[in-house]
Amino acid sequence: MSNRRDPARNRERILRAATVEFARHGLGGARVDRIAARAGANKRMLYYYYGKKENLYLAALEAQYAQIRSAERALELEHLEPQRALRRLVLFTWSYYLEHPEFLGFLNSENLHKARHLRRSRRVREMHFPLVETLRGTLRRGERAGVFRRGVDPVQLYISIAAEGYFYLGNRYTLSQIFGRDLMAPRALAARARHMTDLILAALRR
Amino acid sequence: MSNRRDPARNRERILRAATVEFARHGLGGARVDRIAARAGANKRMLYYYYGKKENLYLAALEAQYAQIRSAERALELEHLEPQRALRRLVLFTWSYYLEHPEFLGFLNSENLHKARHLRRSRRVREMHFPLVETLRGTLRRGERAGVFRRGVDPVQLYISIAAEGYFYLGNRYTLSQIFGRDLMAPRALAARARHMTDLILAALRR
Amino acid sequence: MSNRRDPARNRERILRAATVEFARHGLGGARVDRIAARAGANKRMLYYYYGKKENLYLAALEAQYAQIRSAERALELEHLEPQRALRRLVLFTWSYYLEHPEFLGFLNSENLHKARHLRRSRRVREMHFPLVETLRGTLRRGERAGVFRRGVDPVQLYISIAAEGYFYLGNRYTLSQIFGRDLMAPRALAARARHMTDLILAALRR
Amino acid sequence: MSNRRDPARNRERILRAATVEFARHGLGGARVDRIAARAGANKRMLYYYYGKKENLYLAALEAQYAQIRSAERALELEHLEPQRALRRLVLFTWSYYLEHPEFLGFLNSENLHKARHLRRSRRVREMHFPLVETLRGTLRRGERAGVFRRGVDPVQLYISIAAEGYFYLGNRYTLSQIFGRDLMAPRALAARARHMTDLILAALRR
DNA sequence: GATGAATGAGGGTTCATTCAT
DNA sequence: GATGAATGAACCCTCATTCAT
Repeated sequence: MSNRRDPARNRERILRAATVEFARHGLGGARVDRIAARAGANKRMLYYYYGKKENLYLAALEAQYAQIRSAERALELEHLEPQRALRRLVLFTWSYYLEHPEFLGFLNSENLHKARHLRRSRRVREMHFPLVETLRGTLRRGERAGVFRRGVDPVQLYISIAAEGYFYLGNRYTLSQIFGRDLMAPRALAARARHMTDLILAALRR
Repeated sequence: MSNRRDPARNRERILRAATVEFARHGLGGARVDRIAARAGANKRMLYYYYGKKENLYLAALEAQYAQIRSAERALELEHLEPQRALRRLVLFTWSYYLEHPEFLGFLNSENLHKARHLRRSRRVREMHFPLVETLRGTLRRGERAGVFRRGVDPVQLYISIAAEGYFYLGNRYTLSQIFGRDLMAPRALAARARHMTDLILAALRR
Repeated sequence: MSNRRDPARNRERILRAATVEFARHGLGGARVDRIAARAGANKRMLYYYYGKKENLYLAALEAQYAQIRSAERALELEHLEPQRALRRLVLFTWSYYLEHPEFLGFLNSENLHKARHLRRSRRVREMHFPLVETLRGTLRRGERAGVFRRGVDPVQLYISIAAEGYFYLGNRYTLSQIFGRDLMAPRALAARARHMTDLILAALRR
Repeated sequence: MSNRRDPARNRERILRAATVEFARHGLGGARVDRIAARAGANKRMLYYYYGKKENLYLAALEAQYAQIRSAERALELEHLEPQRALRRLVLFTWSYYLEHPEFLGFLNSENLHKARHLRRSRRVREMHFPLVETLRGTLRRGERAGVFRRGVDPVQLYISIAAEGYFYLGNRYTLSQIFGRDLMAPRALAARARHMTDLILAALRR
């Protein structure tokens, strides 16, 4: 009946509720009461498990990064032919942002705070080595195969891939408003996916 | 001695102070006291001129859009040869974001609120017709001149141009952290400018 | 009708209400709500005037010291014959403690906090020079007149004078309990006053 | 390994931890969590053994009185020559306060609460008969021997003896601050001990 | 006897906004 | 137009205490 039985599950529910709240309202705008209500927990429990709002925020933020990086690794880009690998990464990133809008919210919030919290996290830094290395490897394979031009920086490339999806989706409200279009209509989304892949692959072509 | 003399100037100072504050902390995180302090005005004056915090926010937001669009028009892209025009727009957008970080802050904040305020503003929508039309014209000229491929949507293109700069700069704190690089070092900035123009122009090439 | 008119008076009422509350319950035990209620003020005003609970506490503490030292100076011990001066100081100190139990409460509280707040106050240190000097002068005059023995340290003496009254009154509850006497009965108070003056004067006698 | 073995010992450890905490922070300022942590016990155990915070406080308070009275009895003042006995009591009291600052803390705390807890304790009242009787006897012996003056009330005297040490040590933080002296320096302590014994014995002299 | 998890009642503090002058 | 003073509603967090095992 009550939540007294499964601590790990309660802890997890709090984290999930917090993720939604922080993504939606940012760190400052998030309300501890709402998190508790959504988690079906007593407000006091947030403090029992996480000590304070900011710690809970950091825990949620780390989990966000862990999730996307984990899903990315599952793509196994190393085993794909270079151009296919890139296309796949572009489309994966796009889909991930589309299906996990919370992630975008966290990035915004954390940058508003100049990454003050991320800086405290070792875990997150370590998560990103493999991503860069995989991308670097893919580019090199493409160069050797003669399909990619030389000298592309994997970090710059990844930032571009992320940027194309992130900006479109994260700013969809203002963009829809100023351009007078519904950017989230299925057709619009499909068009964006095509535009992005074309753009990235064209840019890599030799 | 005091601020009792020039009402229009006081109004303006309040708006400028508000701009800094909102860009830095978002709508929710902005503090009316800090705005007043920075403006050297009595807090009561904000209410005298703007009624409430949200109105002041909207006024600042509109001014932000007005400024960038106005600077853009001054580029007179219509009078430039298509490829030069595009390169110029890319670099302008990049420089503008670099020199006006407040603008990025406002976009984030306003999207957090699902463009709730922007929706109330007619002015802003009207500002963007010319931008799209100019870009559409430039693309058409390029197509006719045989230097651009066909079928590029000016809105998609503009979103990409903005995205490349916005994401890099707006997320510089988290990106610097996860990739372990100082993205704001002069060299890094120069490299990004090159990367962006290469990418956009390569994508347009026929 | 309301408190909107006289700021200085409101500020003062808050301070007085705070004094009672802090003396009665200590810094930690004092309740901001109770202070506001007693002052007939909005709770918010405490923060408007004093910033935070601790500042209000320090303000009240400083005022306590200022009051007793000021009343002490009014005794004009310098103009009295040495033995009379001492007797007068003993009785004044006793009466002051008796009539201002808040002062005792503050001393306890502040020592519980190891004088953390007092340390921040310059004013208080400066207040005590004259006290010591006056006492030193009186002792010297008594030595010269041949009625006091030599070598009495004015600080040690003052501590003894204060101690005799402070301990009796400050610990009256526990002392009454363990000794099974009502220490606050008029007769008991009179007896204590006599005991104290006898003790101090006997100790000074040559 | 764990605390599961010796119940009596656990109970004792809790009491000792509570003593430190209450002495340091008072009843209201004491934290149940800190007591548990210091005792190396589960917080629930405090409630198992003592029911509630206040009971634990009373238990610690009673133990404090029991300890000092017990040490006092061990002095066997009855067997000493009157003046020596008094000197010994003065010095013992001083040393005891010096070595057991917790005792002072408890007195403060309990008086802040107007001896509300002590009143519930029969044990404590009974402990103090012998003390007064011993002192009364010593005074009488001194009178008969012609070394003490007549009419000294043993309770008044004991209060003075305690006062001289208690005030100096219990208020050492504020006193050091206002007088600009380190009252705890070895020299200062020695001087105080001398001052106190001189003062008490001079006051008794016939 | 012993433990981790859970709870409800405040407590200090902050904030946008309005009043009286 | 301009100002200092005043307000009520929340918000984060803490604490003693109890539950379920």
